[in-house]
Amino acid sequence: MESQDLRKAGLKVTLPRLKVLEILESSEQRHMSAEDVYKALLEMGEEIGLATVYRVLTQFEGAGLVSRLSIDGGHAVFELENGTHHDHLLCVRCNRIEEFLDEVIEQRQKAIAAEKGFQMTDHSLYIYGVCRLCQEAT
Amino acid sequence: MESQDLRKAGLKVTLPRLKVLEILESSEQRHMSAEDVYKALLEMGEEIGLATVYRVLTQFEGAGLVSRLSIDGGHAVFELENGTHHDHLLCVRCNRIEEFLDEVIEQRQKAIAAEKGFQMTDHSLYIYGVCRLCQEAT
DNA sequence: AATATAAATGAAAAAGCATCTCATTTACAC
DNA sequence: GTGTAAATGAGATGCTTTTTCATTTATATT
Ligand SMILES: [Mn+2]
Ligand SMILES: [Mn+2]
Ligand SMILES: [Zn+2]
Ligand SMILES: [Zn+2]
Repeated sequence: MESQDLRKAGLKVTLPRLKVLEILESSEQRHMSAEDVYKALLEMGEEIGLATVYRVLTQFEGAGLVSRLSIDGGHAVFELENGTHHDHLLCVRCNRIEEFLDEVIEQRQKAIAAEKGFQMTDHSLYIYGVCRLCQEAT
Repeated sequence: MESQDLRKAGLKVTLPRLKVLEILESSEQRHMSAEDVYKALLEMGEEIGLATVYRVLTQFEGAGLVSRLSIDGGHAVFELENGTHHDHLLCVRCNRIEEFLDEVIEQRQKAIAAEKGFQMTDHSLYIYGVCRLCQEAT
């Protein structure tokens, strides 16, 4: 019962919140824009406003239930928090998103921040390219 | 004479273009938003429309004269192209921007793309933190 | 130097994503 | 069940950037 997740996060248990969580958990795509979630809700027969979807996703982010990626120029995408930090590879053709974690890079980033006298709070790394499938489909 | 830079880039030599170039070259801040450039032009007494500033910066980007950073959530900032790729550290307090280049990271990125079967076209890396001056100013 | 023409500009409108406002509804503590 | 604070929906609004279109300008050609 995911009502518990909501309560634990200090959020009232409401239908929009339950449904948004459900979409994020059941969708075949792990990374979704607010618009994606909104459309999935419509297909599911739930008439939840886009503003509410944005609100709920933002609250979930604040509660640590989801994390937000700010993709270059475009719109944000959200994903269920899985507890482990990772970065992303994005296909510029089909928008496929893959995840990776590289300890060497993580380490170097910390070292660079230290060198420059920065107290590092965060970082964002995206690798853009053409995925294998899109290369074959040339 | 920077008219040559423009001609070389296949762009007509116009006052807005010359003035935008001039601002980018003479400003004490290397990284500027379109709004920053627009305001600097006003202070210089040049009444050039914001739309034109955006257009010119975008054309300069296409011509390889400037590069654009898409900063998390906010607006884009532009900088004169200096021929060498680099990434950025951003102060979350005062918005100071510092530059760095780390060959280890550059290398790892390529390796990761290859591992995942991606033909890498680009990447974007930002390290966020509190700069030395802002730490002292606590 | 005058002319022609394709490109550039300015001002305002529009686009696109996200947030806010406010009247109404709902969750939940008592 | 009631009361109250919180959540929601619909539309307005905000903010950055792009587009439209009438007018001006740069530059090639006479
Ligand atoms: Mn992810
Ligand atoms: Mn830079
Ligand atoms: Zn692809
Ligand atoms: Zn700072």
